[in-house]
Amino acid sequence: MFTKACEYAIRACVIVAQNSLKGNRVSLKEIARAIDSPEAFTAKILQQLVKSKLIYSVQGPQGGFEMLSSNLEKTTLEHIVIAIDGRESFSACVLGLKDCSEINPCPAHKRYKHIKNEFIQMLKNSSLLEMVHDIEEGKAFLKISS
Amino acid sequence: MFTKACEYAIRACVIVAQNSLKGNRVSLKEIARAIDSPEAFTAKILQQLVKSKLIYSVQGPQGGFEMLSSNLEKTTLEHIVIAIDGRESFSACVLGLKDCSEINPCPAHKRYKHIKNEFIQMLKNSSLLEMVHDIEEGKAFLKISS
DNA sequence: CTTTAATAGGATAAATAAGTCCTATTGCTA
DNA sequence: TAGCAATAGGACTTATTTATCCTATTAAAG
Repeated sequence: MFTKACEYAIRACVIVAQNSLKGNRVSLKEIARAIDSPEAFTAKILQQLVKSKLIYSVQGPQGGFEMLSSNLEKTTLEHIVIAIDGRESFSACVLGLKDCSEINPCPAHKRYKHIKNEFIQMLKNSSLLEMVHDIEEGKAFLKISS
Repeated sequence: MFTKACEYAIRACVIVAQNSLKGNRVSLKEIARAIDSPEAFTAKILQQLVKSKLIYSVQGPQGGFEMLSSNLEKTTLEHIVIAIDGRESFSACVLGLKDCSEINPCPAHKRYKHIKNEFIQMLKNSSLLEMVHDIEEGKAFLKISS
């Protein structure tokens, strides 16, 4: 589905969002610990997210990552996935055919079409704000609940 | 979604199924040409499909691959995907969390759940027979329609 | 029974994804 | 303004996936 990098990216964004909502900036170290990911690799992914302007970074002591609270609602899974895996990752033909389309459908096309559409809608509709709310309310978790 | 190997596997199965329905055995060369895949790599994948008993092979001159016509309806995308990519490939957490579950859901869980279920149902319900029929009726294609 | 056309399978290579390491840069703080 | 705590970024390593090559095995057909 998603690459490992993208999974980490989504999880990292949730942590940054959650902290930004509380007015806190989070460091790479804190993020990596919170989402249980390798620090150096996570650093690369955060760089990409910064370049894509989904989050921003502050260097130096007391630095770290944050996002504007006003962006929590606008930023969705779709934005993150496009930034890391690219748009093709979820719009491509399920059988890998270059020229699969409505006119030239692959044998799985008609069966997969509505699922792909729902998936894309899910990505568009899942904002960081909602996901953070779910975590705050104990309805979702990024690690073992404890 | 699927690995390249799995995409080739599905496409290869469709070709084998289509020919078996007509009482023809198909060679590796024919399959690779029909699905536009690298021959040697496709050979490996066909070996896996044979080991999984989704198709069977005959060595020697006039040899090749085929399946029992009676299996066309039973054999679904699910069987092929499990044989090549494994069951986890479509049952795992979308955010890559080891312990994501109903009780300990990830922030995307509830949004993704019904899509995953539909996807799994689609895999279960898509038989080779139906896909071959679609091709025979000109409703689906594995290559550019021409 | 030899030749030959096919698949089986092991070893290897190439490409990509995942992950690490080290140095540069930035900017706060004493 | 020196020191330090943080991110930025380039170079590298490792793991996995994708792909190729070569030899063995099988079985039909002359």
